[in-house]
Amino acid sequence: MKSDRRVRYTRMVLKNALIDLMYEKPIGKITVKELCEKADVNRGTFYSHYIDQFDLQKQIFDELVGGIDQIMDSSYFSANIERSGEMLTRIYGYLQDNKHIVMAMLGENCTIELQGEILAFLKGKNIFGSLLLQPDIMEYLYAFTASGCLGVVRRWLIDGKESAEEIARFVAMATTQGVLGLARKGL
Amino acid sequence: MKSDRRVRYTRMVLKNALIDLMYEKPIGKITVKELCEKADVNRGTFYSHYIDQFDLQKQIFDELVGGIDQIMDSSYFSANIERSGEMLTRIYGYLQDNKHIVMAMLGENCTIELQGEILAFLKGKNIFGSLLLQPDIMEYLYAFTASGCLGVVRRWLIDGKESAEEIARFVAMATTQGVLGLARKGL
DNA sequence: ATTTTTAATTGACATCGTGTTCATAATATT
DNA sequence: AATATTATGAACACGATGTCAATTAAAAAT
Repeated sequence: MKSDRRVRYTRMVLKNALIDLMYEKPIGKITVKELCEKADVNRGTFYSHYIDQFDLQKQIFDELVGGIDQIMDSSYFSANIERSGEMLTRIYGYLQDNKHIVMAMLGENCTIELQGEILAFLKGKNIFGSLLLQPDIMEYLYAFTASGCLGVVRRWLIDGKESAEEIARFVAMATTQGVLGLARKGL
Repeated sequence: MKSDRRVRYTRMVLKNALIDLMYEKPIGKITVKELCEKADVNRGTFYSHYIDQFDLQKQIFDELVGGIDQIMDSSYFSANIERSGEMLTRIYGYLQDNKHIVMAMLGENCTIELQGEILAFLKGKNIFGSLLLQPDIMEYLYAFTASGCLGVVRRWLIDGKESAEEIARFVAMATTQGVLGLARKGL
């Protein structure tokens, strides 16, 4: 049962308005009032959909993560790191397609909370499961890699000319071989 | 000319109060009112020292970065990555010593803005200057490494048993040799 | 096309945090 | 002890908040 057209419209304009505002200032400095004025939606209407700005932000974020989730579920994924290159490319492509939202979410004014969710998400996918590492080391590896990948995304989406595939290759190389691997390839 | 004892006291309790509150909620949800109540300082006094919560947060952060800056300046630092292990250890030790502040700053509720500052800081230090990489790749490398290192710090300070030296070794290995290097060592 | 149902708007409301000010009290400095 | 500086307490106007009931608008159902 799909929701009312009006509901979808209201939610859409509110989401767009928040994303735009997130480019200007941190979420905590955004008021519900200005958000509604920008979206041309009554303030009372906002409160019938969301608790506050943070609630709306979280919903936008969850949709984004949901998209990545779908890719990871649908894409063939072997325990072998080399073979997950295709999936990486698809993920980065997805992020590129949703550049406007991603930049708002990972931009200067965003919360690291979101980063924590992505980390948990990757751990849940067990992407390093095939490696025989100590549990502690595994923890740090996930932390290092998840944060590192997000750092690259952030930099890339600002003005990066590279294709999703190139970025995926860089990330794969940096993760598996490190700086020395990059230097070896003479990039 | 050192400042008045009262001034130092006021600033100290306000800083402590904010750090404590940052464990509970994002900076944007913290009000000046509750901050002052927690610190038992008059609200008017707060405004004679800081503009708002964000201003106070930034000052705490800047002090932290200042400490890292001192270490990087005082410590011998060669262009050779392997030789910077000692400096890395000292930095991680410093972060460990200031665990309470660092965790507040890098915790779930912190702003990525701070992460951006650390990235800029590392780039300014030109730590990968000796590597012959394309400028674009260099950008991504800094982004990847800075974010990755911070991710490790975040994970480590929660409940990590490792010493600063061990963490420094892990980061150095992950950065220079990647996952394969870690697996090779059988960690 | 008309009825029915659902959602959005309008205007109002008490409440709360904000940022500032001023007289007063407390505490450094000299 | 006298002076200068800082913190306090109380009050203020202002703006954002969250909620509400009556009304209008628009969708879905018949």
